[in-house]
Amino acid sequence: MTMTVFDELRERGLLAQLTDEEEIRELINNGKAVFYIGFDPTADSLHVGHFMALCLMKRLQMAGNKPIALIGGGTAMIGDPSGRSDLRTMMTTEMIDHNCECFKKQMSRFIEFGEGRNDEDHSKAIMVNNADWLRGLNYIEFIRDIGVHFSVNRMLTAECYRQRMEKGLSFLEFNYMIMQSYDFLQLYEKYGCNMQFGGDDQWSNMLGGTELIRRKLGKDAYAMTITLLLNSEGKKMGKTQKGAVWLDPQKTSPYEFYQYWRNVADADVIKCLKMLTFLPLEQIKEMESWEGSQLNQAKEILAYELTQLVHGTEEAEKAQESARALFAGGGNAADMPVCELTETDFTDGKIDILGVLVKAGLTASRSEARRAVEQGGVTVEGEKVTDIKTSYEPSQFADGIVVKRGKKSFKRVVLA
RNA sequence: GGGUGGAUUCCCGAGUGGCCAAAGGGGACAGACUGUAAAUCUGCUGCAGAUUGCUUCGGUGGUUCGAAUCCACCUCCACCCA
Repeated sequence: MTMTVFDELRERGLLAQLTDEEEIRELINNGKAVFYIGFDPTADSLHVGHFMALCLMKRLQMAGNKPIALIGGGTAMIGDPSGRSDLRTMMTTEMIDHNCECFKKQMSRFIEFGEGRNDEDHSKAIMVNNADWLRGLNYIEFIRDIGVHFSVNRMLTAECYRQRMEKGLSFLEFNYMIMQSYDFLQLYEKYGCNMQFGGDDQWSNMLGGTELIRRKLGKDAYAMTITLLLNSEGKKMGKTQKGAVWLDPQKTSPYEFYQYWRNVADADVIKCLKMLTFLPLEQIKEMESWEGSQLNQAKEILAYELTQLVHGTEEAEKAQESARALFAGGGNAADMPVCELTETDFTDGKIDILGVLVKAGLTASRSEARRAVEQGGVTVEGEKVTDIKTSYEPSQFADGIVVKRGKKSFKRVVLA
């Protein structure tokens, strides 16, 4: 007997909190749910966190449920205080609208969207933007109509606001919950949307919606949160020093993306496989028994699977090839990230090693490059560079040379 | 509106006239050990033409031979009172 969607979600450890387990199980297992997930366009690309939500949409869509992707062109004007210790920087309308467009494009690659008519195939997804109903709101009307249903006392007890009681919370942000609740109400009325999913940090905002629907319409709606993807140290995954791991190949190259997953800690591999990939659970269960260095294989699988999902098979192959070429030896170097030098990069027909490192983006400054060399972290064509004055002539780059900084960063440098 | 305390480098946080590119911790990076993991140890962490020079301590102006430190005004934040 095959597993139901609900059981699969549970097995994968995706479920966090539910308003009514029985009812939700019933609805989604039978394809009766019309559910929405909100995405606030706070950047011009989706990231790993969004990816999890998109996967959830896909899983539920495959089970016959109708997904609504809500782009928060309106809510982004306010900024969700949940899980943040400080005020977000306010974004201009232009930025938000630009981001909305970027989101739309990226989402279409993962989910199949229809036209949004009520008569079409039930499971076709629709995409809406809450800017359409939020930006034109009339303040007085809105607070009379919707605001009455919210108790400030009660809102203040919500976890997301409590955390902010010490650091400070502006009235602007305080309204976020009401906006999100209003979204749910709108979607309920427009599309019969009876369920909302989101990250676990959204729980209080989501409850606000179900309560609003009950008070306003006397109807039941449900909410369910998915577990936030945390690593074994309790930090959100999908973040690096440089920022988020983006789905946009311009912002995070497929190779970097691959490497991020290739490098996850032992303790996190299985969890990631379960939560992020579509690999059958049986297969993942098998990997659970792997130990020690064998887990390395699991990481390779994880990295490959995810890169394939996000960037396609071709890019995944390439990333894997380059990684193997670099770390295990063998393989070819053709797909390595490349940096092109032009004549202007040479002075007196030479460029020194520090210049190469900076030019290739392997270090941020010449000072940093200097340190890297001094500490023995720089390798050119497999040879350790020890002298910071080492320099190169254009002809040496004719066939391209591989410059490595540390164990994991490298570039093939060629002459343009 | 009144009062008090704040704003320091990626983050937390010391520094209250020269000894300050600024303690300490965290993180990041590099090295050793490994399995592209974790833990541990070491180094390193503003920029550069590099035993020296330049830019930095919320903003602007001022005092001084010399200011992160003192003064004035401004911006932002927290707390208390209304």
